[in-house]
Amino acid sequence: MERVSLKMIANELGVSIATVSLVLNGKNKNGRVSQGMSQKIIDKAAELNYVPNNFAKSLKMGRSKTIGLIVADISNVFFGSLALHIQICAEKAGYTVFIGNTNEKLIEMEKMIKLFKARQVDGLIITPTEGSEKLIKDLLKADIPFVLVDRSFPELDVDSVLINNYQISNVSTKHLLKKGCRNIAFVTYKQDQFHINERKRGYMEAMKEVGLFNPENVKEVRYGFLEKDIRKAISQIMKSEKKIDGIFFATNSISLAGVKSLFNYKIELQKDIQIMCFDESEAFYLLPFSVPFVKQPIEEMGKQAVRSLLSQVERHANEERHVILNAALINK
Amino acid sequence: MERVSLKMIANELGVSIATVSLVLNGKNKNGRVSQGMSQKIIDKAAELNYVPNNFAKSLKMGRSKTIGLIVADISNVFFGSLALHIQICAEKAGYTVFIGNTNEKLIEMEKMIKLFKARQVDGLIITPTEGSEKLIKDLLKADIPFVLVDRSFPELDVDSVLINNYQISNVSTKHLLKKGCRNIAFVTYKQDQFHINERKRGYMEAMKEVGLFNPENVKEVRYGFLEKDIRKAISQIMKSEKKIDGIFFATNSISLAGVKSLFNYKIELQKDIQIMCFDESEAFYLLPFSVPFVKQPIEEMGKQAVRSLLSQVERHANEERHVILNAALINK
DNA sequence: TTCCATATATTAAACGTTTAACCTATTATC
DNA sequence: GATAATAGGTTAAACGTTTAATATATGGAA
Repeated sequence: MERVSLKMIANELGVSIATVSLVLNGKNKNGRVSQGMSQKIIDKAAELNYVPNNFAKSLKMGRSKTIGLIVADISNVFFGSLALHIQICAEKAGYTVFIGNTNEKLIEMEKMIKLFKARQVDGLIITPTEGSEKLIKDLLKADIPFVLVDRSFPELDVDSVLINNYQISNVSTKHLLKKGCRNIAFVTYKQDQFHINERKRGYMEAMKEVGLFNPENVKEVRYGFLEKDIRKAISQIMKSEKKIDGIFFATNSISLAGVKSLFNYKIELQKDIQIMCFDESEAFYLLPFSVPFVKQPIEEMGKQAVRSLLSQVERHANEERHVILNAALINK
Repeated sequence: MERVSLKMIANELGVSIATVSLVLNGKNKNGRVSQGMSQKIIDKAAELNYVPNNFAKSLKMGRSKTIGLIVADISNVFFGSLALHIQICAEKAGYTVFIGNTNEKLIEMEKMIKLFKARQVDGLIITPTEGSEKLIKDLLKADIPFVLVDRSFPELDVDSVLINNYQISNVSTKHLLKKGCRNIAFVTYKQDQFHINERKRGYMEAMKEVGLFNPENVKEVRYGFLEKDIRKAISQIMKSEKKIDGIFFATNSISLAGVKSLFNYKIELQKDIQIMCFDESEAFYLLPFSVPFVKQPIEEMGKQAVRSLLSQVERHANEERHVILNAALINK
């Protein structure tokens, strides 16, 4: 079954390729093609089940109607949800999504950017890995439309869709304080990414404000050694001189590993120790007590990312370039 | 910054486009281009940072080096993991992955197939939705390389990567029996998909074998009304005339909702009632007791799917066309 | 009649590749 | 010295579009 081209339609109707192209692209505005012929072409295209050749189109037009999505790990629910909404949203606008994983590795991120550039995507949506400023700067120089999501680099002037990390962490910490906690630990990744640092800052400021901040209470774990480091961190927390009565986990993976690790101790969670998690997990619903957590507006993030990107790609009036969405503290 | 083409390289070196093309594609086998010129071309390409135009290439060659992945919902961990490994594997082979979600809807699946066909992907990896035989048949007719994964249609002769649903369910049920259960319920989706039916069959055969099968103990819930229907099913189970002492949940979503729902009753799980789940969930690790579950070899599934697809696309000797991988019963 | 507008289509170049077929100069063979 | 083989390229068509520029026929106005 041979592929149907404009040429075939043109031949069957005895007109030129150009005429067919004009009609099928709705570009016969000023009555360039007669009503009758227009209809004939449309009908014939339907009859032959014409599907445009996107390669030829893209080659000619220089636009591919594709976007590349680069996330850390698509098997992570957060990124999976983000990808879901981005795909749905992009499709509505006529764009198709390529997907790539970095596993939080700079070199993989670089590879993916290169790959997608070679694929001539019209734009990129990226959750940048730690230390990828240079890559992002290169992207800026290369004048490729892109938008960062979930994370960004404050010193770079790039389009981004983020949440109010500082504020929500601050509020969440205060929530623990309000519940009566006086000695709250903060468990985070050993890294240097703005969004994570902001979460820490939110916690620290809240603690300082009431004169209860203790640097000892900030525990850092390594991404590649999560389980092991968490065990150690929790152990330290449990042995703490001054009894810890609250723990704030800075990310979803840390939250899960942390809670899991806490089960090894005979304490009553949400009684002896209050916990606060970042991101939702279906796991929380299986626990015999309720876990307060920070819920990110993932669907909205995806939508805004696509919107922001397409406004660059299609040269709209450049909407808001730095979108900050509000996360919610869920406590039921 | 203008895009670098073969033409530019050719002009700079005063040779023809063809020569440059041959060299950069490693097709100057029989010494068609001299060593010296070859090197010059390679160097110049590097210097100008040449990136081939994939559209032109695909247009000419009729192959795009892309594959389309169609899953139900990329935010579901199972599909996310599958996608992760498929992407990694495909990339290694020089293919890039498009992603699409069906949300288990036939019409969305159709849309995605159409979309990816228009994108001229070289092949498709699909987890087909219920009732999509016709779409799959059309795909066969259209002679498009594809492979079904996770699910298939036994009456259609299509390439597929599945797990041993019947056998693992049979074994898992027997495991419950061995633990002393005598009246085991099976909770599944109200649908008609082969892989799910096979799970049911595995359970039924095991029960029949020991003369303990009771049709009343099979409960069906609707995909779109999971929470509600599960509550009802669990309620029925708890009210069962003859006390239920084991429950086998047929999918990961059902497992989670089921366990969650069970918490509303004052029974001791894994004591009063033994449970068995399909698919792993991080949530299980948060429970104070261990949950036995069926673990699917997702990475292997992804790898095999890509391998199988590419053997079609690249016309290798057609390896195994019906791959059945073994799931494992995890019980720690 | 001559000129102009209008309606309706066509022509042809261009996008950047790939590749079969062809060309030319040099060297080897008889 | 004639012929053939080889090395080292080049030419040109083709893939399927888009679109600016051009063509042609018809009818109306002057």
